[in-house]
Amino acid sequence: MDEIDQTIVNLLRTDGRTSYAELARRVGLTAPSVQDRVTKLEKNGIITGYKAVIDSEAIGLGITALIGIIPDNAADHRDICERLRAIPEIESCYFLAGVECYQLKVRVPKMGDLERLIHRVGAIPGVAQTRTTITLSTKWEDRPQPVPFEQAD
Amino acid sequence: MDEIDQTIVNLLRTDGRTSYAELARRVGLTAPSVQDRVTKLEKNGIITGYKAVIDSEAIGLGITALIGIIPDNAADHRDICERLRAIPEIESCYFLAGVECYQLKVRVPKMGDLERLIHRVGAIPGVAQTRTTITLSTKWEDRPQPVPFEQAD
DNA sequence: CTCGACAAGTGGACGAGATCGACCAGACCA
DNA sequence: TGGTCTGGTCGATCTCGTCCACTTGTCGAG
Repeated sequence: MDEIDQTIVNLLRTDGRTSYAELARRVGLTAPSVQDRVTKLEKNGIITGYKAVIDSEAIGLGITALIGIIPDNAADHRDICERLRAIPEIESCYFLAGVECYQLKVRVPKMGDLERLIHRVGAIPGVAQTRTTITLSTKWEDRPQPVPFEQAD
Repeated sequence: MDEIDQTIVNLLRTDGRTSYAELARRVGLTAPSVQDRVTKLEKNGIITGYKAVIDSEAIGLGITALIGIIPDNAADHRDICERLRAIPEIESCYFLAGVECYQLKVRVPKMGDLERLIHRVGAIPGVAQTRTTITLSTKWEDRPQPVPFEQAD
């Protein structure tokens, strides 16, 4: 993970479809060597995938909400996590240090869907209480911050 | 935005580097027509970009936290938003319906950086109070949920 | 010091993919 | 009926991806 790798990562983070040839021009190497580096970054788990970024509203997922989960004392976290994972509307799931030990980011088409989703989450064994906040607008999301510093491989 | 477009979007969402030729095979069209569709999806703002997914820990951003902001009555939201945007560590920023009217997702290398960041956010005019929660683990993040339904263009 | 092993790049060759223009078929409407 | 528009195919061409052989520099062992 040297400076060139960092540049490659930053470029691919900003535009995941940049060709190897273009990356090569940017970092001053040839395409095969860049490809070699990218392959290594993928194998080492630094680059874990590539995604098209979609406008949620444009595909009918107009409502974004954050759901906090307060567990009861008997909560089996493995089970909770598994059941949460089975719900496709939950796009992100964080395990937190606090009273609300999970926070979910969910997207649904309509308010009715959100209500059903909240009931579904609330019905999971070990979930004592949920707290839902609607997002009025997303100012920005998943903005890539540059690789901060030299990092061991 | 017909069924074929939905398939294309779902495929690119899962692997943003899928070639036009491969997409064409999957949806049963030729490469040029798929390319045409993708270009239109980009122009219509449905596909807004492509990103490599990076393991934050692997690049030295080992700490993820959620920061809620409670504003005071005189808060100028345009100004707050602008100042927040200038802070690179804030990867996502949601405007919420609730007492905490913003929630930030931030990533930093070390605890000291988080402390400095909290102070920086707390010092923004119009910010009455912040509430920070550390994430112990990210169960998953930005999992693409399939396009739900036929949607007008 | 020299040798061999290894990591990282280069250059060339070849097949696959991207891209462009020309052309075609069906839908819609005056 | 005929014109136009949309969305597709086909074929040509150029770029890109990918593989392989070769080179260079580094480092440790003998």
